[in-house]
Amino acid sequence: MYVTFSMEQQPFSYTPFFKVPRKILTNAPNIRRFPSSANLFREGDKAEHVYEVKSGVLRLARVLANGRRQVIAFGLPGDIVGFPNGDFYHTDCDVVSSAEVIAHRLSELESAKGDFETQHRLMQAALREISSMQDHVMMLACKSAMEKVASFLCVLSLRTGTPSSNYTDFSLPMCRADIADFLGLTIETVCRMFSLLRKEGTIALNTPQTVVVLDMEALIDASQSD
Amino acid sequence: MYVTFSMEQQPFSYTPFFKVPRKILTNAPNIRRFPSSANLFREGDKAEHVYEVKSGVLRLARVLANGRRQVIAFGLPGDIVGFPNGDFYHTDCDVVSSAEVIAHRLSELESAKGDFETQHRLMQAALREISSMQDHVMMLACKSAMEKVASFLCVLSLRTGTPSSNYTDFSLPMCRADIADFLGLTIETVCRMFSLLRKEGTIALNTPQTVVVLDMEALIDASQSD
DNA sequence: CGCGAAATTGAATAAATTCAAAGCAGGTGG
DNA sequence: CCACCTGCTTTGAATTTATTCAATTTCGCG
Repeated sequence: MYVTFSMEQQPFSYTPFFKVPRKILTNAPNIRRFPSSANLFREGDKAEHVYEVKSGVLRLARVLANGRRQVIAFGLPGDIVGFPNGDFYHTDCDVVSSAEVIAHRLSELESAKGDFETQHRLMQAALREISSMQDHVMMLACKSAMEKVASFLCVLSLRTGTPSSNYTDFSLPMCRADIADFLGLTIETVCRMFSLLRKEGTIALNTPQTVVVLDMEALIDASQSD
Repeated sequence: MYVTFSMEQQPFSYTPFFKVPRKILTNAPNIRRFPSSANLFREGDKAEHVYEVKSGVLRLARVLANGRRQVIAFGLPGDIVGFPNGDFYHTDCDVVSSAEVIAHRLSELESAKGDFETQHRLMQAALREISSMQDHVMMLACKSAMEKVASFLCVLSLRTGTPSSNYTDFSLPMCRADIADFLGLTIETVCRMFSLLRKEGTIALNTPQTVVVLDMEALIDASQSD
């Protein structure tokens, strides 16, 4: 599924800050289960696998020495995480909401020289990842706090929401701090934007982790021009 | 050459927002020359080539409908630009300072199925690009205006500067607007940071496009904690 | 019910932007 | 050769935006 991140913008859609679900490998799956808060790998670990998310949500993050943290991406079902830099991972990867992943050994991928199909799929996944990171850059640098939060809700809604006739609802498995660190904002600012959207009747929160999109059009508008 | 983007941070260095010079292809080069302001491709164009920068400077940018522009990266010698998303480029690519590039046909790369070495190098380049984009995300979201500008100067100095005994000087081929759009700042803010660094004696500007780093240590400090 | 963690709200502050104006350099034509 | 124009850069003052600090509320859970 493709989502127009800034809908009015281009004659063609492009992937937003989440990657496009697609399988990269067809061979024997090595499915692993991780509970909430589990760690898949840390920055600096030797990269052994790339992971394909089947269910649940992962969080890719990096921490600077001064304590500031940046959430690079959330890994939703269909996403591939764990692209190495050289031989090492360059982010931490933790479980936000208990997840099933398929672990693909990098050594196998590298040695699968006869398997052009696999090579090609992995390359396509890497290219999507580049695109996804560029979209994230666009958002961080070009959007206001409200636009960031609205964009975030838009994408989550489209990727994980269950649409009903008049509304779409979905859960926010990550805490406000994770959202803030993903969007380059503070917790308080994220909260304020949620509150504004609620007051405008664009969304409702059943619990702090359960969003109901009451007016998708308004949400899309808010994601583009405040 | 590896550069520690936030030097104190990790037990290992990682690539900053510029990619690491390395050759991806050994076969027959198709060298092209482009003058300043020339356009290599635009967002939405069908992707035909990836380009390896041999000399000069390229600018990768994307424009939102509201006119806001984001410079995604500068392509310096050694960098590879033009990674497609699907069949299309997802940024504009223009020449900042007249450049020589090697154009590699994507179709050749894809069909070069026997050439594992080439496949592998292209994948490594894509992985470095992912890493580079993540570094850019870190900078945009976690750094202050001064830290951004100082980081930018640090990297340019290390990648393109000519070191003397007491100082390093280098040229800034891109205009202030390009720097501002790269760092997610305004032109005025970039100028002010330059002025501050000058007043502190950290740098000097012979012309607005010629930087002399007088105190590299101070510049590194400024890139990390203001 | 009550505790601790997370989320929300409010007021003061800090940071960067916006708007406005002035300086500077390169190029053109008188 | 100089004056002038244009585009880029720099500086200043006012404004806006998001942050920080502080207090309060709500939620999840035993």
